[in-house]
Amino acid sequence: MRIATWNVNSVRARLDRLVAWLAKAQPDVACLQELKTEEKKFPYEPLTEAGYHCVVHGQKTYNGVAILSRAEPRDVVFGLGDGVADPQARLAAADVGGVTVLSAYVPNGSEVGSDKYDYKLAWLARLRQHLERRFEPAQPLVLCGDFNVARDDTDVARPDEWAGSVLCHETVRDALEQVLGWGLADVHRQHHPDGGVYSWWDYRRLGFPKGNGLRLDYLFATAPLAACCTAAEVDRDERKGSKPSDHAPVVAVFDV
DNA sequence: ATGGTTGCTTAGCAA
Repeated sequence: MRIATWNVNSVRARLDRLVAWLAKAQPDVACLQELKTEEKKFPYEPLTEAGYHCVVHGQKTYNGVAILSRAEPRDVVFGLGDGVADPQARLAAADVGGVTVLSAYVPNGSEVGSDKYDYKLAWLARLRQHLERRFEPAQPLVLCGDFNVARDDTDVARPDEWAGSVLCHETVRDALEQVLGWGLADVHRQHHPDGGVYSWWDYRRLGFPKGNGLRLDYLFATAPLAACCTAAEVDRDERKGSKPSDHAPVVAVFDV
C-alpha cells in the first residue's frame, strides 16, 4: 500500500500537476492539504476519472484537506471532535482498506508569541487529545500532513537561519513530540536517520534554488504499520518545473 | 537584507 501526503497549495491551481503526479506515483492513498477551496468547487471529476474516491473537507480561500483513495473510504470524520467552535478546515479522517488515514494541516503560526502561534500550539494539543479519545495506538493508523514544524535541526538545511522561528521553536517542537508520544513513528526518519531530506522550500526566499529547505511534511504511523513500512521518499522532482507547490509530496510504502 | 513569491480575490491576507 502506497500512502502519500502533499500540501498542494491550491488544488485548483495544482490540478494538472496533481493528475499527472497521481499517474506517475500511483499512490493508493493521497492526503492533500491547503486545498484553498470550498467543497462545491473541488475538482471531483478529473480526480474520479483518475481512479480516486475523494473525501473533501473544504474551506473558501484558506486551509482545506482531502483524502484521495483507490478503495472506498469509510467512517469519514472531519475536525478534532472536541466541540470547540473552529471554522478552520484542517483535519479529515477515513478508514481505507482497514487502515485509518488522517490528513492534517497544522496551523503555520505566523510569528512566535502571536495569537496565531498560540492557536498552533493549542491545535497540536487538541490533536493529541483527539487521538487519545477516538483511536488506539495498536490499530493500523497513519497521520499524514503538513505539520509546519521541523522536528529537529537535521530536518533544516540552514538551522541558524530558522532558529526560533514558528517552524523550529522549541515550544512547537515539544508540542509535536507530544503528538508522536501517543504512539506514532516517523516512518521517513526510519529510512533516513541522518536527516538532510526536505519537503518544503520557501517561495519568497527562493529556497529551492538556494537549497534552503525544511522537512515539514510527515507520515506518522502506529506500530503495526510502522513495522511494515518498506520505503519512504520525498518526491523532490515535484518542486521543480512550472508552477510547483512550495511543498513536495512524501510517499511511504507499507507491506500490508 | 524584516528582503523575496504565490494564490485567492480583486487590496489585502496568509503562507
